[in-house]
Amino acid sequence: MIRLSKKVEYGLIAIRHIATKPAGEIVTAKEIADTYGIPYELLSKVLQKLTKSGLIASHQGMRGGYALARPPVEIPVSLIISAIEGTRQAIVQCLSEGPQTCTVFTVCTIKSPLTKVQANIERAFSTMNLSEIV
Amino acid sequence: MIRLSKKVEYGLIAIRHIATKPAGEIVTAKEIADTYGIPYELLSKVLQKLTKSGLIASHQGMRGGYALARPPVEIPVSLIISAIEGTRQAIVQCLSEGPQTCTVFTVCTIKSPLTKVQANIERAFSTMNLSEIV
DNA sequence: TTAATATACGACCGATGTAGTCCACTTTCA
DNA sequence: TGAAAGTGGACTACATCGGTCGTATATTAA
Repeated sequence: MIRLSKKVEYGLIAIRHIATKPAGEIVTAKEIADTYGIPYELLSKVLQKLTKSGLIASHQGMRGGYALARPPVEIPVSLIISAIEGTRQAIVQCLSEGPQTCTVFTVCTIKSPLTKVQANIERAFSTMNLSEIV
Repeated sequence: MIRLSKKVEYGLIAIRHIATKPAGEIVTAKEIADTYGIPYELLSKVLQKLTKSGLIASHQGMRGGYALARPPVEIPVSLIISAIEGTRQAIVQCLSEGPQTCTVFTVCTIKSPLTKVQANIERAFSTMNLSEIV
């Protein structure tokens, strides 16, 4: 019906893994990849995106790795998702991209009802934070 | 973040269009396609799927077309979506396809929290029926 | 200072899914 | 009987996804 990407799935698993460690402890991408059998390079990219959006902090070089950049309570699941999947914010094109790309925008009759559904889904993701999935 | 396909979008527009007509009135795919600028052949396929799942009834031959097969109140949006997108019922693979295809199934730590989100989304779609989007 | 270990990042590939098109067929009614 | 309608399979173009590869850069321990 509606699906989160593997990247998001890996991202959630990874950031949850980091969150289970004592605060400040650094975890390597390799450790996470090995633990869950996730392709290392792919996971790295995901972690880099999470880093860029400030959810986790990276430490380069030997004995480097990743740690949370804020307490778990301040990391809503919605942020994790949007950090990884930049675009695709809405369940239908018109809600996120508007008349430029949606071919039926002006005559579309389902925008307003879907806005409600959209809000519902967003609430589902934004009210749940990292501390609740640890 | 999460997106419905164009087919679903067209299906919602179409079935809503049918629902606005007096009960029992027959609407052709062409009329719908022309009204909303939707590719005719694509819309046809979508309507065929809605027919097969018993949400609308088709009438072949000249002066044929489509009409609702039940009152709008008995057509939840969730049924429209699953009729068109048969597969992909869950936000993550493991929730719909299980250990056969999910590579991290046994070690995945996010299944149970996501089940809650999943239920939330399903409720959003299943509690809204066609009569509410007309 | 150097080797090892780690992240950063762009290029690339194959599989899959999506949107759309084309065409032949069947059904029905005027 | 012919026009108008749905049925349905094959096909294409394109985007996205999942994954891989190679290289550069940063850090630290020896």
